[in-house]
This record gives sequence, structure tokens and C-alpha cells, in this order.
Amino acid sequence: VSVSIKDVAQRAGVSPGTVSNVLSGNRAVRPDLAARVRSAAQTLGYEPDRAASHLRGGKARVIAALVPDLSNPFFTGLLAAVESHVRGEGLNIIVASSNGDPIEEKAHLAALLAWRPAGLIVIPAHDDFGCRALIARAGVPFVVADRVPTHFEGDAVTVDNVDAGRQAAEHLVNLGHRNIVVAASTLKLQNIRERCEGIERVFASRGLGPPTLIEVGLDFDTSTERLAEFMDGARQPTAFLALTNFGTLGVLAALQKWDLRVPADISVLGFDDYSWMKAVVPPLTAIRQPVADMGAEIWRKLRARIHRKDEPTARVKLRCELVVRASTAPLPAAKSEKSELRRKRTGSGKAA
Amino acid sequence: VSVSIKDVAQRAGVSPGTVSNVLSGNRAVRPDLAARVRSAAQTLGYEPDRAASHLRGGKARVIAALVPDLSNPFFTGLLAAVESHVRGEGLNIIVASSNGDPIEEKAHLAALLAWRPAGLIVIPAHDDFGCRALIARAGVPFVVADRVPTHFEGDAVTVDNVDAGRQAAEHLVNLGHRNIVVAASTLKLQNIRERCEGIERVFASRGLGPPTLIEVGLDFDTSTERLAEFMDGARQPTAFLALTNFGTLGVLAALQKWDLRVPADISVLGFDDYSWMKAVVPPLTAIRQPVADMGAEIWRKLRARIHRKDEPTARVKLRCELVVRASTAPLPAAKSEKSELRRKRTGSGKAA
DNA sequence: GTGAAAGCGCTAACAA
DNA sequence: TTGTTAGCGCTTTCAC
Repeated sequence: VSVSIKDVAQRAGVSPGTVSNVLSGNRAVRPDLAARVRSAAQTLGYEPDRAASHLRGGKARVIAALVPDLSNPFFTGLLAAVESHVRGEGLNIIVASSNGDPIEEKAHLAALLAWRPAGLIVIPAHDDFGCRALIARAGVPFVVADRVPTHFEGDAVTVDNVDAGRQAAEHLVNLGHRNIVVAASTLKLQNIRERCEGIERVFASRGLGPPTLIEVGLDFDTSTERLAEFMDGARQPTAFLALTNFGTLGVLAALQKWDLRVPADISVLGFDDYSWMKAVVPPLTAIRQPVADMGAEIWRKLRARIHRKDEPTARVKLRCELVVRASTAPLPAAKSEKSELRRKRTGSGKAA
Repeated sequence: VSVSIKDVAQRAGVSPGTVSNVLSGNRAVRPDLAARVRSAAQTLGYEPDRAASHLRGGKARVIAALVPDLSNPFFTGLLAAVESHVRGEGLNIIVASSNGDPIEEKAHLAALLAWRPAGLIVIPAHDDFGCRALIARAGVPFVVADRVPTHFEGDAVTVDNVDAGRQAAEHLVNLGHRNIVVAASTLKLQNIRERCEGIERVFASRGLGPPTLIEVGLDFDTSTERLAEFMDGARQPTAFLALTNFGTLGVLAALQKWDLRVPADISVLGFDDYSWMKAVVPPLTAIRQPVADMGAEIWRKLRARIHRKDEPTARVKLRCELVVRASTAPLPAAKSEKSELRRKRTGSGKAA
């Protein structure tokens, strides 16, 4: 079924080597021959076999990407951003999802490496990213994105998480909030710890005690559950600060269960910036991660590393941006009115 | 840097052929030799080169996927679902995004086919999916998902779009709504046309004229814009019915701009079911597409086609489900109160 | 049951 | 410039 370089060569009346030279542009070929070759390739519908050309030592034309979760729009957003740059250079992307599991991560990484890709992009499942040895042994240029292991010395692209935490906390504190609950996914992740650090610095610098912190896990369901549990027992905060997109959703779901109004009863500051956040009522104040820029930066770094192996490693840190919308409001002076409101609402069911 | 089958063979004191047989399990090998080979492979960190093994005629161990947009969570959700099945069979997924552009689609398809994949999954950019010839010539088994060209005779997995439209329309009509606006992405897509057909059938069967229909485009921004334009000029409907996820977001964004309350002033029925839809206030009534099932079905079909090429082609249609939440409400009898409410709100700015 | 050898489709080195 | 040839790493005959 498949048409090979020999078929094209025969039809054009030249040798396979010439066909290769014409199509790859590696060597000059007499124009008339080149035209014959091209037309033969065209009519036969010839497309060089990537596997074969790769094998022979022509560079690999594939980039491998390993992400923790293909259902998480932040990761796929990053993937889309990278893909948009890679496409122009005749490369393809091969993806695998580690499912947040280090065992799977290792297995999938081995499988990806088996393609001998030109480069590798990985968002680790955990900080103790145990696969560096594997990658190093394969000698594949790679960039770590988003979740960068604590003591990592290679190329990495992240956001400035401490600053992101700072921006979020300052916004809420400036609005008068003191009793804030931070919905972190898990403190096992360095980026989350850094976001917390940024928040705590703000509190410390204002002479306030550190805010309450809950680990809500990495998906929507556990996040909602943990936050609901928390709200059953705890003193009511005046604001929630979520550190991930699923954390944001969990906060909203929990609030909705308690029938609390945002921002009248309680302020909510979300993480990541998706379309739905501006479409809903109230539009959500959130920390926007520069996904497109991150994708561009990841590819820039990886590209540089692929072409010039001796480039010094670097950690690129991009700045997040606070997008102020309507879900955060100044702490109201009158507390009593609010409590009454809440009590009344708690009795009623969902909106009819 | 790379360790090859010869290195393993040498270390284990056997021939390369034997190593291949041990690791692939294609032929029986004496247990002690097999153990030696395995341990050698282990210590050397050997992983067979996929490109080489592919080339030699061992089946391709890669599935290609072509989607219109990697930023659309519906498509990536499908991808994630498929990946979760594919992973278990030692296959990898290579993805490309056509960006909704038939030209790019063709180019990317050619690039994907150049890997001689074992199978191909494609969500076409348009109905006039001009690439079937390309795929047929390559002889690659393939499944078309979600957007199935009008006269398509191959394997396909979709939802029952007519029924989805029917369910949505019946829900609204049963609540008393007559003045409904349908936010379709574009009527150029067969699946959207089918959803409309389902809606219109309901209206016809109740002796009602067909509902107003707007084409809002395929992304959030144009969707919001078109809907805002529409609402500037038109008579106020009592309910919106969105036929895509971006349509849903556009409706919400437009409503928010006009400061209309859901469902008190107007009902909203969304399409697709994402976490945010249950987390926001009010939780959205929506048509849920069975993404996980679709992924499973896509793989089941493709797998069957790969293994038994003579399997008769089939179109699998999965049923959507109406998830009733709080964004749809019965049409209130008193119209005057509502109008007054609206007039009052329109004057005010966003919530403080 | 194992080793030797051919050859997948391609590109790079070498010859003409 | 072009054709010829070797060989990438692997699997699969074909001998033994």
C-alpha cells in the first residue's frame, strides 16, 4: 500500500539518493530533475517515512511531552501553546499522561524515550521527580515545566509562584480581609509551597498571623469534599484564596452548598484564568498564569537546548497577573447583618 | 549515548535475535538465557528503539490523533479518554491540532500519516472533510469522532445529536418556554444541524413556530460578541439553549453584561458538562455528552478495525443525558414584575 | 532453541 | 551534480 522513495525514484528516472536530496533540500539538484522528482512524489502521494528517516540518523522529528493529567485544562493549555510553536518546524508531538502517578510516570517516560525524541517536555507528577536519571541516560534535551523539583539544576519554565501568592494575598488584605482560608492542592508540590510562602510573607509583613491552610487535593471531587468538611466545623472565613483551578472550583461548590453569596457574604479569589471565570456571576477575581507565554518559553528553551547542547541551563520564571473582577469585595464593616443573612439562607433549599 | 540491542546481547552472551525474542516474547527462549537477557537489559537500561522496530515490520506502536483545537476541553477530554485505554496496550499517541483550518488539517494529517501509525482518530475541522482520500491511500485504519461528515460511510463515533436537541427543547418547552433562542456554533457542522433538528421537531410537534437561531462561532470571544449584538437589537427571549460549550459561555457572558438573573429573568440550558457548571451559582442545567464512553467506543472501534480489517464499518451513536440543575425554571406567569426588575438592574453597574 | 544474516526505508559518505 | 552503497536498530527468516 505504502509508496517508498524507490517508487518515486523509478518514476522520476533518478536514484533514491537524488529524491532524498530534492525533498530534504540537503544538497543542490539540477532544477529539471528536481521538478521531475517533485511531480512524481506529488502524483504518487509520497511522504517520507518518519521512522526510517529518523533511524538513519536524520534528526528525530518528534517532541515528547509528559503531563500529569490530560483532563486538566491548565496542562492541555500548555500543550496547545507548545504545539502551536512546534508545528511550524515540521515536528510532531507525542503525548503521555502520567496520571499523577510516579510509577506510571516512569513507565510512560521510558516509552516516550524509546522514540528517541529530539526533545522532551515534562510536567512532573511529584517533586521527587525520580526520572531525571532516565532522561540523562537517554541524552535527550528536556525542559521541566510548571512543577519544578526543589533542587533542580536543569532547564525549567515556571511562573513566579511566590509573587503570585503575594499578589493574591495583598489584594485580599488590602480589602480588609484578615480571616482568610487558603485552598492549596497539596503542600507536596514546590509550586504550591511557594504560593503559600508568598501569602505568608504578606501576612507576616503586616504583623498578622498566618492564614488557615487546607490541602484540598488535585481534582474537583476531593477538593469539594475537603472544603465542605472544613466548613462544617470551622469558623467562617471572610475570604477564600484558591491556589489551583480545581481548588477554585471546590471553593465555589462548597460555598454554593452553604448558600453563601459571593462577594456579599464572602470573597473568593481563584487561580488560573478560564473563560468560565469571566462568564459566570459574579465574574471571578483570579491569578492568571501566562499559559501562552509559558508555552512559547518552553519551546524557546527546548529549541535552544536541542541546537546548542552547551547552552547554560536556566530557570525561566514568568510573572502572573492578578485579574480583578467582582468576586472579591471590601470586608464590610457591619458583621451582624451578614451573619443574619447567612442564617436565613442556610435554612432554604436551592434556588427554584 | 544510546544502548542498542547489540549491547544487551553482548552483555548477556547471546545473539541479538535472542534478545529480541526474549523481550518481545515472540519465540520461546530457554529460561536461564531469558533471565540473563532480562537482567542485562535492566542494568543497561535498554529500551527497544520504536522507530527501528517499527521499520522492520513489527507493527506500528503509535496511534495518531487529529483534533480541531487543543484548547477545547471537549476535544482534550476525548483525547484523555482514548489515551487511558491506549496506554495499556503499549501504544503511544501522537497528536496534532488542525486549528479548525482545512489546509492545516491536510498538512498535519500528512505529517501524522508519515509515521505509518497503527490507527488514526480524527475529529474533522469541517464536514467537507477532504482528507479521506489521503487516509485511504495510506491504508491506515481510522475512526471519525464527534463531527461526522454528512455522507460518511466509515467507522464513526458520535452522540445522538437529534436526541440531544430533543431532550433540551422538551425540557424548556415543558417548563412553559416558547420564546427560546438557540445559540448554535455554526450550521456548517452536521452535528449542530442535527441538534437543531431535534429542537425543531419538538417545536413542530407542539404546533409552535421554530425558535430563533444564532450562529455564534467556535470560540468564546466571538460567541460572546455575537450574542451581545443579538441582545442589543432583539426581543428578549425567556430562555437560551446553547449547543456547544463555548456557546454556553457566550450566553452567560452576554447575560451578565445585561445584568439578567438566571433563572429568575431568563433560563439557560448549556451544552457539555464541566466541573464549573456545577460549581457556579446557579448550577447549570446542561446536556452532558458521554465523553468517557465516547473515548472507550472510539478505541474499541479502532482496535477492532486494526485487528480485523474486514469488520463491517459502523456508526456508533451514544446517548446524551440532560442534567437538570438550577439554571432553568418554569416560565413565570407574572411578566410585569420581571420587566421592572430588569429595567432597574440595567441601570446599575457591576456588583461592588 | 539459538546464531547468522537479510532487509525494512531512508540518508550520508563515497565514487564516478 | 548524480548514482551507488553502506548501514541506522531492529525483527524475522533460515540454517544449524
